[in-house]
Amino acid sequence: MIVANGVSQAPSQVSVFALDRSKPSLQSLFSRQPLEAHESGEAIFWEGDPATHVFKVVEGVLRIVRILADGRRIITGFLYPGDILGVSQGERHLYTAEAVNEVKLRRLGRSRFREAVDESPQLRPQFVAWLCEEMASAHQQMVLLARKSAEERVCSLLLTLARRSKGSHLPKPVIALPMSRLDMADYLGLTIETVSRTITSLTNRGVIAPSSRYAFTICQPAALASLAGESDGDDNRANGAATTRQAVWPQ
Amino acid sequence: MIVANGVSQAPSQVSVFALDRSKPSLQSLFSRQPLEAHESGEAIFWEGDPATHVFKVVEGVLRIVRILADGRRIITGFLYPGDILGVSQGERHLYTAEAVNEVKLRRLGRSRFREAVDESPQLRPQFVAWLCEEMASAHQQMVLLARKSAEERVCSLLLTLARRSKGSHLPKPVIALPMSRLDMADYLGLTIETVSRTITSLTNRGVIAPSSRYAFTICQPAALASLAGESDGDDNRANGAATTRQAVWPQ
DNA sequence: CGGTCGGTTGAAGCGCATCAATCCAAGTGG
DNA sequence: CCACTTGGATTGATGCGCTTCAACCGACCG
Repeated sequence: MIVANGVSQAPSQVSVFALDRSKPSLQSLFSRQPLEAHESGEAIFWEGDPATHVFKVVEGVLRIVRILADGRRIITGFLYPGDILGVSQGERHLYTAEAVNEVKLRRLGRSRFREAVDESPQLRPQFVAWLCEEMASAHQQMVLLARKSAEERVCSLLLTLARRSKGSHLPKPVIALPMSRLDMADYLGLTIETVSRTITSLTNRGVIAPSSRYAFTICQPAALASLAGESDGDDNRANGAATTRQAVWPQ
Repeated sequence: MIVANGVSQAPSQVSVFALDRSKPSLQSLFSRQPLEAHESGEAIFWEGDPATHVFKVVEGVLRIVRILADGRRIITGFLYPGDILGVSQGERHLYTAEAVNEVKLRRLGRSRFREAVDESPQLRPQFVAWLCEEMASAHQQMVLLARKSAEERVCSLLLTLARRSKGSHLPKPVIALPMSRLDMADYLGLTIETVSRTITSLTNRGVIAPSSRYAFTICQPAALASLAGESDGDDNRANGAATTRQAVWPQ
């Protein structure tokens, strides 16, 4: 949690900007806001609630949940520290946001957020870039849901989690699952049983090794990557130029 | 779109604005650009191509295609007249864009588009709003792909197409499918056979009636809506206030 | 301890995919 | 104008992957 602060100088008329004469970022917009905690399972807001605030995740993990009329549950995404939440356009939230873990976040009035971003030439491109990244990962998820097998889906998720925690540990990639099997299933469009079976299968084949129920060592990163079926993988430098434009397919 | 303006003040240095002293909109950015035509099936750009331009669809329909290494095909979305295309953040396009129909569009250099939007206080919120809508429909599609049955998927698509063409004809909703069965299948995460079977089943039950292979009359809009499994339907005024917190979706 | 909750494992069934044949409309060449 | 072709759509038969239902396990907790 790098919330450099110190503070003293009198706030300008746009008080949000008080802090960031140094390096304005989407993050710093929130740095003056009080930290609020939500315990595991708690909802930050519900689908249909008036969208009054924008949130920044400081610590913990959130899930974005949608529920169909008959109870089918879908998790459209997870949010990690540094992510921003609640920037939908309409009057109301289109989804429910719940704490997977114990979560700490800061909130900012939506219009204040908007204005602040809109008025800052530094922030605007950051914001657009962030939206585009969200869009890209949404597309990626559509690919997964539309055409990937159960095993590919699970491997893709593990790989994503591995990539996320990469940077910290280099040698033996150990990944920690923040979420339950049910969350994984609802994110991957599967059932808990299928997720469980797939994980044991991967374990039996030596691709991964469970440290605990919520932590795995990736024994064969390359295998995991190829099982994820993304034609890139742990390293996508390998194919770079070699890839032609269209995929070949025999069959 | 409430773009109150009027304005007269001399245009800035950015030439793109030459035309739109009246009411600047994302649309008008392109109005000076030449019209270019692409025939059915032709690619506008490929996944991996350098992202040099932004496009506006003037006429026809585009499909956004991604292909997995082994040939599995996914259509993550369709683009209709008025839609904008190619605003990804990275250096390269993340997907292929192909003409479903004969298509007419206008292009604009990416950096020029960016600058124009970034410099215009009227355009910025429009652009963000557009991105958010895209995001919302992507989420909607994830719900469909993750948890809906084949029949629900097909009905959802038909309903979306019906809503799109609504406004023109009021009494008997006749919808025209611009795309082939294969495109439908790859958009819905199904096979052509399943799509075909579902359509004949809906026909046999009198929910829809095919005018031709690419046009249907919706005989029972309410039934179609409920089969789409979205807890709202063709008319969501019916449940309007009755709806609890859940439900309600934009698109 | 008994109880509960999340996860695993097993057995049976179903929905959709797969394989394959046929159909239909539009286009082509004789 | 009519055989022939061609590509997409339909229809049928079969099989598989995942879901469903159900039992069991293991950890945590009162």
